[in-house]
Formats: sequence, structure tokens, C-alpha cells
Amino acid sequence: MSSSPKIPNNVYQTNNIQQVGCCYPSSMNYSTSNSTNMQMMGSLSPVTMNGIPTSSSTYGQISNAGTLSTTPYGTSSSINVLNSLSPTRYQGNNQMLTEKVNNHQNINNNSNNSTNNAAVVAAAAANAYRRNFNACAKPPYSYISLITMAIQLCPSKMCTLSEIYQFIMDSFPYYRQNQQRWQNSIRHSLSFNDCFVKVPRSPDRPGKGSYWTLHNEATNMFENGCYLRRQKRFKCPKREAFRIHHRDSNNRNLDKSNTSSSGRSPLSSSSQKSSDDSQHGLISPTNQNQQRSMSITQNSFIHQQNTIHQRNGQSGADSRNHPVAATKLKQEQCDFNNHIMSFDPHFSNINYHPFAITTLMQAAATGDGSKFYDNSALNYNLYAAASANLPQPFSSDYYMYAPPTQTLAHGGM
DNA sequence: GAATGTTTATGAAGTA
DNA sequence: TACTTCATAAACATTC
Repeated sequence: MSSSPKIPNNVYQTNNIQQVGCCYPSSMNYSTSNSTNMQMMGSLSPVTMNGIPTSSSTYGQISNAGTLSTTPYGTSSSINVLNSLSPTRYQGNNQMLTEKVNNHQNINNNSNNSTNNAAVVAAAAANAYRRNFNACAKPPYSYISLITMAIQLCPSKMCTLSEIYQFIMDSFPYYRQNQQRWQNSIRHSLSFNDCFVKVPRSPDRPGKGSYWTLHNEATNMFENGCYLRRQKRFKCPKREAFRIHHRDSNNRNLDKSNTSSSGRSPLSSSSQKSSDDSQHGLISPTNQNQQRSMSITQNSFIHQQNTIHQRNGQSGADSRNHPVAATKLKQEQCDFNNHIMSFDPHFSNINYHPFAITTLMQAAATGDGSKFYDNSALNYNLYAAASANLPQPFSSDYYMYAPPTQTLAHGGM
């Protein structure tokens, strides 16, 4: 027998495409620091993506080339090719959109059942391809979106914090870096936003941390399916009423109010949300609105400066926020909504919105791959060829595909 | 002690 | 332009 580690049930592998599944709880250890196998898979360690070193938890799948790749799940004879150029939705523009639609229509017109089936899986591969080939780009999804994805894609609709972390890292290579930074933000988002509700563990499932789920009335925050920015922030009515009440109260007593050195309200209690959340209760208000109002003048000035920067083709002042690519993506989405949905009935259903992460991630399992398209017929053929070797169905709750490998470049055309 | 959870604070960017 | 949403940092508390 081979000395290869046991392959989890939800992991499949072919010579051409590795499907790296992740079934909650993730049973796979991707840490390069603990796995010599991962170091074997990539020729470079630490791995770099477009020159940017990744964290120690980087997957082997995004490593650079190895002629014979050994992974914890087996051996692959394929060559992972990264850093090659591929048009991506992060780099979209109007012309690309037009091309995409044309290609999409051509695909629909010319396809038979066989190629449709191929396209189902190819679509997911294409999406993952784009994701992986943009590994250093920040995904244009907010933390609230990412958490929502994790919860909604989980069959039980509940995730622990660590499972949310894992989902994000599984799905978006960008977040395999600077984990302390974004994980703090994730925790903040969970606590701060009313749309997330903490569910205590049952006695038969002991462990650290609670489960997190979506508030009953917040399950449709992203009803347009695009997960980019919510139309309106969800606020629990009870909490909002409490906030308003207490804000007014605070305003009346503004002169008297005295916060501690940490700025905490006397009402603040770190245990309050947990106890109240489980009962859909209330939390202490914040003074954020007041503080924001005080900074409006400065904010407006900065905003003007950034507008000038953007007119000149420069990014905003703060690189921490969404990259310019996200702006382009949103423009692309806007163009799509305005000009394409109107004449393409296939996209009139929001469930087919190509920017919906649920569409992207579930297509291989349930969807119609023909709704995907790419502006490159070459790439489409590669994906279609790749799909022939993809195992299905698969049982993983969360899944993603490694990028198509170089072997496809020869076999696909 | 590490992971998890809560809150305050600040500022960038989007929207009406 | 005012307001909202989101990202990030940090302090601190709680839980395992």
C-alpha cells in the first residue's frame, strides 16, 4: 500500500483537477508548517502568489509548479500553473461583458446535452480558476457577506467561528494571509451586527464557542444574490428600539455622561449580548452615529480628495479597503443589470445572477453550467475538457476546485 | 493561555 | 452633503 495519508471521503482527485473538499468540521490540515506533503507539492516554500508570500496555512493547491505533486490526498501528475494571465471578473469592463454575453449565447446555441453537462462542472472550475488566479486580490465581498455565505452554505445553517474562518480560507486564498487581522474583523462583525445570532451549544455537543446563525428576518439580506453590498443594513427591531431610546437618553444626559478610559458605556457588558441574543434581546447602544456625525466635515473633504484621485485613475487613500478592482466589479455588475438582464431572459431570474456566490459555488452540484460564461472561448474549452474528469456527485458541504492544470492546456483544444 | 466574544473608536467608501 | 455601510484596530471580558 501507498504511504499516502488517508484521503477523506469528501476529497476527490483526478490527474487533471483536484477537488479539495471541505466538510464541516474540516478534517484536513492544510498547514504547511505541519505538513511535509504540502511542501512537496509546491516547488517553492513558502509559496508565493504573484510575488506575495502567503501564510503558512497556504494550501498546496495554490502552490507553484511541481512536476509530480504529492498531496495529503494522493499524487497528482498534473502541473499547477499559476500566475498566468486570465481575464477575470475582477478586471471586467463593458467590452468584456459584451463578449461574455456573446459567448454565453453561442455556447447555448451550439451546445448539446453532453457539453451542457460538461459546462456544469466547467463553470465551477472556471470560477475557481478565476478565484485562484486572483489569489492575491481581495474578494469584493464584505465580511458580512462572507459570514452569510458560510452560514447559508452549511446544511445546518449554523457555524462555529472556526468553521466560518475555515470556509473563508477555503474559498478565498486572499484570506490565508494576515489571519489575525481579518479574523478580528469577523468576530467584530458577528458581535456587532444584529443579523447574526449566537446559538449556544447543546450539552451533547460540547466545545469552545457558540454556533452562529442568521437572524430569522435577515436570511434575505442579499436578495439580489450578488453579495456585494447590502441594500440596507439589517437591524433587529427590538434592538433598534432600544438603541433609539437609549441614544435619546444619552443625548439628554450628554453633559453628564462620562465614559471610561476605554470609552465603554456604563451599560456595556461583554456578557450582555450573549445572554440577550439567545432571547432576541437588546444590547447597549453605541455612540457611533454621534461620532460619525462629528467627522462628517473631514469625511466629506477626504471623500472629495478620493473622488479626484479616482478621476485621475488613482486608488483611494486607504489601501485597506476594497481595491479598485472591486469598483470595477461593481460597475460591471451595474452594467450587467442595466443592459443585459433586460434582453437576456436567462438572467432575468436573480438566482442566475452570475455574481451570486451561491450560484458560483453550487453550480457544479445543482446548477446549469451554461449560465456561466467566459470571455475567452479558449478558457471555456479548457474548462469543458477539464470537467470530463471531474468526479461527481460529491458529498462535501463546502467545496472548491483547484485551478485547471497545465495538462488541460494540451488536452482541451 | 488561547480562543472566543463584546464594545469602542476611527475613517474610507457608497448611497440617497 | 448627510447619512449609512463597511473595514480595521484595539482593549477588555469570558470561556474552555
